[in-house]
Amino acid sequence: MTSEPLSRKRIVAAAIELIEREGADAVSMRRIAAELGVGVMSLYNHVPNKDALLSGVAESVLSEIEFTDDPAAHWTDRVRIQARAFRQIAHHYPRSTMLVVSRQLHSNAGLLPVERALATLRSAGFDGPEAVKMLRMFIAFIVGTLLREVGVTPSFAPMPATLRADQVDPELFPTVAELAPMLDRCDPDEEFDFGVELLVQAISVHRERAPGEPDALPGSAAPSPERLG
Amino acid sequence: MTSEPLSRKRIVAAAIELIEREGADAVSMRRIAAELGVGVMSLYNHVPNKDALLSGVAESVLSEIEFTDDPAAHWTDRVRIQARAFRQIAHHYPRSTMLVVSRQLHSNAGLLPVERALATLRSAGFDGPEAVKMLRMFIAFIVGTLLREVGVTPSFAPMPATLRADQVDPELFPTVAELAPMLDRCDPDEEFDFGVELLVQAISVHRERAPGEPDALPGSAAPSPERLG
DNA sequence: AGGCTTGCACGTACGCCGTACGTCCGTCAA
DNA sequence: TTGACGGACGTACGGCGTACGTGCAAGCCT
Repeated sequence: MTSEPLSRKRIVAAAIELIEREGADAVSMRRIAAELGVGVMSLYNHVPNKDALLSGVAESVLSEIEFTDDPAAHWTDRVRIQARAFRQIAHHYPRSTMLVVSRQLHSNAGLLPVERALATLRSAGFDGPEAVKMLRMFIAFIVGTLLREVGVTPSFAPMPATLRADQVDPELFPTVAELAPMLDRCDPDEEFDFGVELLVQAISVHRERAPGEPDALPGSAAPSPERLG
Repeated sequence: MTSEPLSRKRIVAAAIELIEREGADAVSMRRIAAELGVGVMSLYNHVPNKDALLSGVAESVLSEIEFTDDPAAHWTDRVRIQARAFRQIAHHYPRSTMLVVSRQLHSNAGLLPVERALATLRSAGFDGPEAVKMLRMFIAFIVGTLLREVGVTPSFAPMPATLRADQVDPELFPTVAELAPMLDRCDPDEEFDFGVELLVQAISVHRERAPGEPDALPGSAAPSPERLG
């Protein structure tokens, strides 16, 4: 009747499909078992508990990131490509992304992106501590942006529904009222790219204050503001 | 016996205290009721359901942000102060922060921070769409950073426990292995400030490409890289 | 004073949940 | 043939959110 013999992989796949179809709240051991045409407790022969299953989901999604890194390319382009690769899976598994981003992984599954990113930053001339700081900046930006795109993240982000022209009091919040039309619609692709460019540029400028290898971003011999550091 | 008469405010307060003491997972209607020395269903006289209660928690935490905005100050300083004010409540309610940041608020409770931030950016000379984009950048960075600080957010962030010297394979992840000591310890205060400075600087540079009012950041007459935009 | 409305505290009950534990059965080695 | 073993499964327990009904006390109108 049931052709394939049940396995951790099949269970995780079913979980992902369920999450994408009905949302993370719909996930329960009973539901997944039903989806697989299987008794609930059979799952526990392949997965120690629900938490581990969700970690499996996160790992699985994370491992689908396609890294086509070209070490010969300019580091700014490599950063751009890596950032977009990361975002791409978030679009492929929008509802699972929340899970990926809000779980503390206890395996090496998520280390490959880190490895690639750090290697890229090192090749750009940053020393160890700098590369780590830059990476953290990028991760924070990407995580924050993806959370907003995926539909989580609250009103100061803000939600289209509430401030649609009416509702918001122009006396209390004049600027919000004025900019309401811009706040409730936006082009996610453009905003993401804009953010990446902003960060890349900021990093370029920062890098040149304490030069590593002479790998300058074309055209940016910018003196930097004193406030930095 | 019970002096005060039960109210939405008391319930929310109890929820916050419980979250901070035992974590968000410990929150249940029964648990909160017990904490208040009250029957479970009594809560429903003041709160429509659990979800609304959690929204109340988010609103309450958000409303405690202290904004001491000085419109006379330089806009870069105003941005710094607002960012730190936001982060301060995250430190005061670390476990509730996850909730604040991962919920879609459906009230105007979170609009005041937005108002202040947008007003600041407008005063710095940005037009509407630019101010909105900058705000979104800052929110993404702050949310992403706070999630990491609060202890959520996964291995590519990465978690101290797993890659402590051993565990990580130097063949597969040479850079990670090399930088492991820097990856598992960091100074959150310094990193946050660093990120804010990086963004402020990036925004300053961006602003000067399409000048608004002559409100230049002291010492930054930086030509900007062509790649931007 | 008597009766009525209203609001709040509370108990019970239902249908979910995660999972500990015991049972049953097909397969394969000896 | 027999024994062990691994995986599928059922039952059961404690906890969850909450719909619904009950009872009590305070405020109102005559």
